[in-house]
Amino acid sequence: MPQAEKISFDPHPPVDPRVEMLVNELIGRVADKWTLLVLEELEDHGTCRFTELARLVPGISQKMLTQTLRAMERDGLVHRQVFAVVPPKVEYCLTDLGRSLGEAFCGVWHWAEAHLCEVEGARAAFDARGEGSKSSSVI
Amino acid sequence: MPQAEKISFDPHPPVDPRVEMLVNELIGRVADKWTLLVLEELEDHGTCRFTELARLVPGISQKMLTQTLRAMERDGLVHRQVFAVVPPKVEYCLTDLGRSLGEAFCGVWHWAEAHLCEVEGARAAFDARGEGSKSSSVI
DNA sequence: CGGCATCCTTTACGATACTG
DNA sequence: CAGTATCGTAAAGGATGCCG
Repeated sequence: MPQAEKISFDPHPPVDPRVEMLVNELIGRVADKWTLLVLEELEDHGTCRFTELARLVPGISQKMLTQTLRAMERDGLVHRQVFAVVPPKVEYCLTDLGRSLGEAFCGVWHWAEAHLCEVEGARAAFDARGEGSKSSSVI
Repeated sequence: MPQAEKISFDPHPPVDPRVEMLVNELIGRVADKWTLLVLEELEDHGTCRFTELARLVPGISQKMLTQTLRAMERDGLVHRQVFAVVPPKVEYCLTDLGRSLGEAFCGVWHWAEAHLCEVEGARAAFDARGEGSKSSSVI
């Protein structure tokens, strides 16, 4: 077991399959590549209307925005408030759960900051050789 | 600015676009849903052969496994060692970078463990109402 | 054994048009 | 304004077969 530092428990042998599934679902959801961006904007701007979010998140389509927000709402990450006014008005904001998820991803964020150069270097080195041919270390 | 707690620096206003791109790429990569599983198995078992991994990761196809391992190798997350023997033999193991990425995802992992019930509850509540109709809190 | 190439099915996604 | 519905394209992914 390579790592045994100060973290209380590493879920390696005894891992609840429901947790594992949720982690993968979560990652998968966040990986639709829009969720994280929406989360960020809602973190930064607090409460936002639909069109506001569509404008804040660069290239998102309204279809994807709706889909993303629905999924996030279903998971309890965002709160959706509908005002029954004549021009429709819907506001979205993060729940506590949503904010805590954002914090949970800080580890990944910081990893990316810290190891950006290493990853770029590894990619350059990989691409430099014939990546389609006999790569890696051959013995 | 809604949050200003105890975290040293939140990359919100001054965020390197390369970092942001890497985070999304990273999430996107991990979200292919296989990377995390492969990472786990390599963490648990150390060095593995190709077929071994294919057996360890439940429903993965060899195509996806190859693709996943190539991408991870390119990013410097795994080390690929080819033995030029008569029945071909290829061994994969995590690099330090790969192990550190696994640790970075511990935050998400722990979040999933801690908030599993909340998410399941939120989903049940969402599904209970007509999720296709007038949902959420209407004012 | 490890993997690449091909085919084929499924899915994701964007664009467009329409509704309350 | 904030969606829903339909369509068409594009990409992901599984199955199969061949090669080193």
